[in-house]
Amino acid sequence: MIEKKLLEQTCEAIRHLYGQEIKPESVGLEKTKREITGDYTIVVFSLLKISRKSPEATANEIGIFLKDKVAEICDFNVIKGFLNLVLSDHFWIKFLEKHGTRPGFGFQKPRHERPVVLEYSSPNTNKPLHLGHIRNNLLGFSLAEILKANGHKIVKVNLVNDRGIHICKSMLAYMKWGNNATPASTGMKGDHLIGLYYVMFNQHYKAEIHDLIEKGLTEEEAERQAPLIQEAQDILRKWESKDPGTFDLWRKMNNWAYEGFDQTYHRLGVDFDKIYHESETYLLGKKLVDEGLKAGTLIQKEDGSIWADLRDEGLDEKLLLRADGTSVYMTQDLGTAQLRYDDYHPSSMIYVVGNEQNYHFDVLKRVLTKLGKNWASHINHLSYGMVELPAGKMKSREGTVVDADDLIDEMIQTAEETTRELGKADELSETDAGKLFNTIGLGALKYFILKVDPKKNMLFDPKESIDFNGNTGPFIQYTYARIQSLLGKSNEAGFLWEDVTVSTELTLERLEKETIVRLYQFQEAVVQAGDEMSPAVIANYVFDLAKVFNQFYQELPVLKEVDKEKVFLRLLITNFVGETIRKSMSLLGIQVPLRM
RNA sequence: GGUCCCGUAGCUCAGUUGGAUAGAGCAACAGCCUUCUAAGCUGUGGGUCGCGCGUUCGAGUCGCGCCGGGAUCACCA
Repeated sequence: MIEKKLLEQTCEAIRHLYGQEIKPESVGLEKTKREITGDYTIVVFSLLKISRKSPEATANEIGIFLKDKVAEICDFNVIKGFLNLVLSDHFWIKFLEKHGTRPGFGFQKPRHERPVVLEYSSPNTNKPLHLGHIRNNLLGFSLAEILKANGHKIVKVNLVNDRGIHICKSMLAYMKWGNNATPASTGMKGDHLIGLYYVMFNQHYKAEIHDLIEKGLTEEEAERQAPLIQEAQDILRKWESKDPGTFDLWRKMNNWAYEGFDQTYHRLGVDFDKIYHESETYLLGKKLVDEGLKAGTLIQKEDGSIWADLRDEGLDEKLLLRADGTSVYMTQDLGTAQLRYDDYHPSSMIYVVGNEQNYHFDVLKRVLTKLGKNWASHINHLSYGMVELPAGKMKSREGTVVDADDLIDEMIQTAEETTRELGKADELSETDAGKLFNTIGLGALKYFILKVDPKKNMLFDPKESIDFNGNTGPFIQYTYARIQSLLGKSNEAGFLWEDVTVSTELTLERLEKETIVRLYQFQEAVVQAGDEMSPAVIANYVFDLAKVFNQFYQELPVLKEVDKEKVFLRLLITNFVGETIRKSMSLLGIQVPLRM
C-alpha cells in the first residue's frame, strides 16, 4: 500500500515538475539494496527523456517533491540515477504495532468462490513410493497450503493408477512365488511386499529374455515372446473381463498397497480430500472421444482407431482410442479431467506431475480444447524436475531407487543422533524426544526438497546433502525454538509488554529495521509463491528472515535493555518473527518445535 | 532429427517487472560460549553468470546462433 502511494506521488511529481502524464506502472520502483541507505528506490533513467536533465538532477527534484508530499518519507539520497527513499522509523513501528500480534498476517486476500482442484501424488499400486514421489507429495501439499493462504478453496485429489499391465506383473509373480504371503505373515508393509514381487517379475523376465536372445531371437522379439509377459497380458485380459479370481487378487493386493501408502502419507503429513481410481474412471474418456468423432473434430482411421490431428498446431497425431476400442493413457486423462470438472466446477485444475510428461499435458489441453471444453485453458501443469542421485539416475528396474520409507527412517535417525550428541534430548521424556526427532528429521527432508525451484532437476546426496547447519529446515526450526524460549523468559521476567506502547520518537537500529522490512515483505512472498506455484519462494524467504533474526538476536540485546520501550519493541519484533516463521513453515508443511 | 527444460564459486542452490560492487549454505582457514539455546554469530579466500553476437543509458535476466546436459516425440502409464 505504501508502494502504491509512492508510485502515485511520483506521477504527481512528474506532472508538477515536467508537465507530463505518466502511468504509475511505468515508474521503476523497487526495494533498495541492502547495503545502501533507503527502503525504496526509484530508478529515474527512463524518465530522462521527459525531464531533459541529468539523472542526478532528475532524481533530486523528484526526491524533494516526494519528501515534501509523502509523510512517511523522512529522507532521501541520490546515487547516479537511483533515488533512494528512506521511510521513517515511525512508519515501521506503526506497521509493527498494527500487525505484530495479529496471527493471520499475510492472509488478507479476498476469498475466491470456485475451488482449485489440485492433483498430486498419483502412485502406481505395484511398488512403494520413492524419492521422486516425495518431491511430488511435498510440492503438492505445500502448494495447497500456499493457495489456501491466498484465499483459494482447495480440493486435494489423488488419482491412483490401480490398473494396467504393471500391477498384473506383481500379481503374476505373487501367484507363482508368493506362497500366500501377506503383510501380516511377513511383517512387511503392503506396498513393499508388492514391490518385492514386481522386482521378482522383472528378474525372471530379464532371464527369459536373455535365454531367448541366446536362441537367436532379436531383443524386440524376445521381449514380446517371453512366457512371463504373455502370462501377465493374459491376466490383464482376465481382469478386463472381470474374471472373479483375478479380480479378487487384484483387489486384495491393491488394498495392501493402499495401507502402505497411507502410512507413508501420514508420516509425510500429506492428505487428500478425494481419491480417484483409474479403474473407476478409465472408461469415461471413451464417451468424450465418441462425441468428438461425431462432431467431426477427431478422425477415425481405417482400422477403426481414433486420433486427434494436431499437426496444424505444430504437434503430431495422437492416438485416443485403439482399434479394439480400448483406451490409452490420454483417453483416461480426458475422462478424469471431465469428471473433475463436473464434480467441482473449479476455477483451475492443477496437476503436480513430473516434467517428463510436459508433452502429455500440452496435448491434453489441446485435445480438450478441440473437443470444445473451454475450461481446458484453466489446466495448469506444475511440472517438476527429476531427483538425481550422485551415483546417477534412479531406475526402479535396476534397484537404484531411494525408498521413501527408508529415507524418512534415516532422516529421523540422523536427527536423533545429532540431537543426542548435542545433549538436547536429555531433559525430555521418551515420547517428547521421539516427537522432536520426527519434527527435525522430516523438517530437514522437506526443506531440502522444497527449497529448490520445482522446475529444475535436483541432486540428492543422502550422505552429504542432509545437513542440520546452514540453509536447512533445522536451522529455521532452531531459530523458532530460541524465539519461543526468549518469549517464555520475558513472561517469567514479568514484562507486561502488551501494556506498553512505543513512542514516536523511538529510533530503530539497523538490524531492527532490516528485520521489520523482511516481515513487511512476507505477504508479497506468499502471493508470489502462489503465482509461480513454487514453495521454493517461501523457503528461501523464511531462511533469509531466520538468518537476519539470528544476527539481530546475537547483536542486539532483547531483554537486557534498560529502556522499557526498547524491550517492548524487540519483543514485538521477536514475536512477529516467530509467528511468521511458524506460518511460513506451515505453508511448507513443516512443523516447528517449541524447543530443541 | 523436431519440441521443451536446464547451464551462476570446488559442491548444493538463490538472484524479484532488465538496474547499482552477482549472493547464501556446505567444504577450507581465523576468531566469538561467566551474558536471552554455539544446530548460532563474525571475518578471510574462492566468479569469463557455458560461448558469441544483438537489443539499450544499463543484460545473470530479453532476442538470435552455437556448445554441453536432461526430458520427450509409444496402440506404456
